[in-house]
Amino acid sequence: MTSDADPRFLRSREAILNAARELLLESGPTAVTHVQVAERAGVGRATVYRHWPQAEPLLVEAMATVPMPFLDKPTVPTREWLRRELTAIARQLDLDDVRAVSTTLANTALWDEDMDARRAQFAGILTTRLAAALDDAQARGEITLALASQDAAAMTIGPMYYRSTIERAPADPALIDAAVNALGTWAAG
Amino acid sequence: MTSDADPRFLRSREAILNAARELLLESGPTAVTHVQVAERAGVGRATVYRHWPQAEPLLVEAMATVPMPFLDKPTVPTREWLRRELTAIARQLDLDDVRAVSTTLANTALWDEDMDARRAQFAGILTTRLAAALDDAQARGEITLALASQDAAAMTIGPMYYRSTIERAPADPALIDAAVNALGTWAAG
DNA sequence: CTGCAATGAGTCAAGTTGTCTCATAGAATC
DNA sequence: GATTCTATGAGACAACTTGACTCATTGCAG
Repeated sequence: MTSDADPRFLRSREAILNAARELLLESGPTAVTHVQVAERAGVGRATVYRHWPQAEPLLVEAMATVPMPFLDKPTVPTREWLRRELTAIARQLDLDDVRAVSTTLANTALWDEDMDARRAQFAGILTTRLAAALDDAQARGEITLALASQDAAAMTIGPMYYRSTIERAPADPALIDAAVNALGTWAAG
Repeated sequence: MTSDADPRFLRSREAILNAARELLLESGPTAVTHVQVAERAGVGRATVYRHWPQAEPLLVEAMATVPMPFLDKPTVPTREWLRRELTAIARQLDLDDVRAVSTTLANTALWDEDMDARRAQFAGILTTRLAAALDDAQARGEITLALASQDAAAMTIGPMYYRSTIERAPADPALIDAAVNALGTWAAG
């Protein structure tokens, strides 16, 4: 039997990951230590060390358990789809755990290679998905883009992210509409 | 003589703040400990404890020594002023220390009251300055705003901030133009 | 030159970290 | 149900860190 199929192993693993996620959410990334995780998870300290000898990869994995906002498969009309998706992202960013993970990712990625890889992957998915959806929309005549489609993610998600993490307020529908309209000229629907 | 005018006191204080800032920039907020700061500053460990009994207020003050991007006094035409200011902000955000301070502020503010106060102050200045400048511009007939002037900071600085901290790439002039144009309809200049 | 206050070096107890050992008990195999 | 394997919790342990304190030294102002 490989150890990673042992129910005891999996139970410990889940308890540890949950505890780490809760600690991150409640007290920040510095609270994710072997001792605190062990206490919260109701698991021996040695068990945490056995599963994750380093605290940092544990933090990385715990962060990965938080469902982050991504762009759903595009539908037509693209304008409505984008409005819906941005509204969903704004609502997600209003959740404490998503905000904690986002800002921790942006911050720790500056000094940690693993975190930076996660950041790059996350950013890349959003940028390419949105760019592809907008290129298609333009090919379909739905919009005349006012900027490179690769800039669309920054132009639309940027305001939601700034509103949530720097201004710490919810994004209003007017801000979302403004972001959607900033991408170019939408054909009259 | 009050202690805070003693040259020895001021020298130590400066050396400590510089060391803390360097450590933050090079290795992140967790590196700002009494021991590491003392070593880097070339002062005794006890001296650091005397100046800052807690490491966290030291981090806060060290971050305050990094010149953050703010909006300069508005000039006319407002559109050109804004383009210039956003270009300056984008360039600033490309500097490692500004990025480190920004993301550390956004992250630690989630769990630390002092940091949150700094974040709120910083965000408030940008939001109100830009809103005032745009309200004036609209009164002058330079622009017809497409959103509440309080949303302008998120709409313009947001994309630069996202580009710098999440996508980790420089902001191109096209993105800046798109952000400026997103605010409303500018009168033909 | 004198008095004062900040400093560096050092000591210390308490707490933390990472490693290891071993008896126990949960899980699969026969 | 008995047997075997292996993850686990508890605890011991040395190395290190933390925060507080002491004291001789040294830079500074009058």
